[in-house]
Amino acid sequence: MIHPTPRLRFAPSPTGPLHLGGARTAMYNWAAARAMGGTFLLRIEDTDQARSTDASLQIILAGLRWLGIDWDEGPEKGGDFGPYFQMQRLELYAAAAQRLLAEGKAYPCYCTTEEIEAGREAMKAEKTGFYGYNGRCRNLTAAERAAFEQQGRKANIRFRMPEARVMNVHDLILGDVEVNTKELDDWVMIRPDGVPLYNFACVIDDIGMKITHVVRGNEHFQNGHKQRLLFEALGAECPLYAHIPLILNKDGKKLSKRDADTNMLDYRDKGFPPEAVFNYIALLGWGFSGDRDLFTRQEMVEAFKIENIGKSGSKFDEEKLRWMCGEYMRRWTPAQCVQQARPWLEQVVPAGAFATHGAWLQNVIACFQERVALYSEFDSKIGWLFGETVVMDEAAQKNLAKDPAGPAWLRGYADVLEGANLPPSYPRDRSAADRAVGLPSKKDAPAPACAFDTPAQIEVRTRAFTEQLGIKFGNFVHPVRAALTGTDKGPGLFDVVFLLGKETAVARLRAAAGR
RNA sequence: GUCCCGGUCGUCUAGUCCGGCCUAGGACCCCAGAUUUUCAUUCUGGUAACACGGGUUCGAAUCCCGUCCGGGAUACCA
Repeated sequence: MIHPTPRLRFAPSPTGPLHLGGARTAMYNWAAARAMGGTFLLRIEDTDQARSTDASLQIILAGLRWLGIDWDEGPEKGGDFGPYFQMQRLELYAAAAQRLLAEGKAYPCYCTTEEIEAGREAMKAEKTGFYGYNGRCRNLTAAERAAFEQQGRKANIRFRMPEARVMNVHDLILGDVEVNTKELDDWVMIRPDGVPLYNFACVIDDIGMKITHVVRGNEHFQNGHKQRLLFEALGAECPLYAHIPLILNKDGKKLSKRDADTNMLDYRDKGFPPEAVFNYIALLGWGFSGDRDLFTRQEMVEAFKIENIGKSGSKFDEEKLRWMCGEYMRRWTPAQCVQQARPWLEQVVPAGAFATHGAWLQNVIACFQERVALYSEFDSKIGWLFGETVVMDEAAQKNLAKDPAGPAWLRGYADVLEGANLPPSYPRDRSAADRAVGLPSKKDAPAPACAFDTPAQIEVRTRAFTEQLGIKFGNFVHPVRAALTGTDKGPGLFDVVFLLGKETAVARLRAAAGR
């Protein structure tokens, strides 16, 4: 090993957003670097000037940051092996090309696009099975070159591939594969304008940046062969390659940048917890262990081995992703949830409430953590806590009308609650109650010391009331929940009463009872 | 066309390298049940796979060959 420190890179081209496949490639490189105690760097392959944009670059960087993938060298970081943008490395490519030209390992090609295409068609017609560049300029004499130059033709620089050489390439994932160079044509290294093409710039940079391991999509497998030959021509040792299988869309096709919903930032904007997305993507082609699906970034790093990446493609399953989001959502503390969900919560929570009613909001959110998967789903479920009046949905209206005695129950219950020692209602200060009682209430939890009635105490009063009424609790609870929340879903009834507080609970019960 | 890679429940996968512990394990989804004041959570149970055909072997998901299917590459994109 000539390079003692493992160095891995993610080399996106800023021609579109960071999509799922790119994120996973970045993640595997990152994890491998971290696992081996090496360096992870970002190199921007911006040689496609027509399609590269700074906006795309920013989106890619934001996507990586959102997933928690950090880099040691590259944009915004610098490093000793820069520049990290290929368009700033043009002289490096030119120098390498000159050297190869001088050594006869590359040659200028004067063919026009049309001529190349015609050559390809001719090879197709021959039905040899192979078609590519026909090598017309491979052995031009000095005089012929001069003649082309005289005509004003600009030259591409092509790499002179060895003819019909069988080489054995080793891939960390695919194993040993035999390839014959006759299947590969003389490829273009540099365009007439001096801008290099992928295969060339990639190798020059991998050498310059001392890359030791390359983990990339399987679509680059054949490119790898061309690149190995270039390393050889340059007298450099090539990195270890690992070609990972593609992520497929629902139709089993390669996931492309043009597929909708593949921009990482879309997941952020839709309220997905990044930790869950990270975890899910990691699982697309790699297994933590036979019996565990959930793991942290740190745990992944500790367990990660390039060799354990799978060989077959995988389809993206949004349902499992959602499930995983829910798993993570339940693990956060309520405070973390409030903070993470805040951009969405602000749709329904009055701005000042975050400062004045922090403890209360945490209790509200805590009651819904097991009922949502995304941060964006809280706001549509907690609106009933704020409005002056309750908006009844269809199920609630039905529950309200179910029993003719309902209004009487509600009135009576309102009286019970009025006489109880409930916490005050928002927007009054109720922090003492919310700090003392952590919701949602759990069966076997020890009774908290609280100056107000706890959900458990509210339950005692409530059950006593239904007994007094001589009705089943199960019948009583539905209209009450409807009156209080306007729906037939939600947290336990006593948590609901506690959260609502005295004034609001009483008012709503009386309003629903028609006074 | 040619070259290359892949193929375990519907999906993600463990097992494959070093055949027997695999009457193939886990997870998502789905179904049933339990708990329960609703929803959700949780718990229990269930349906469901070694692509196919030949070998080799006492024994194959695991090794070999063929077939089929899927994917990738074949650019002056990356």
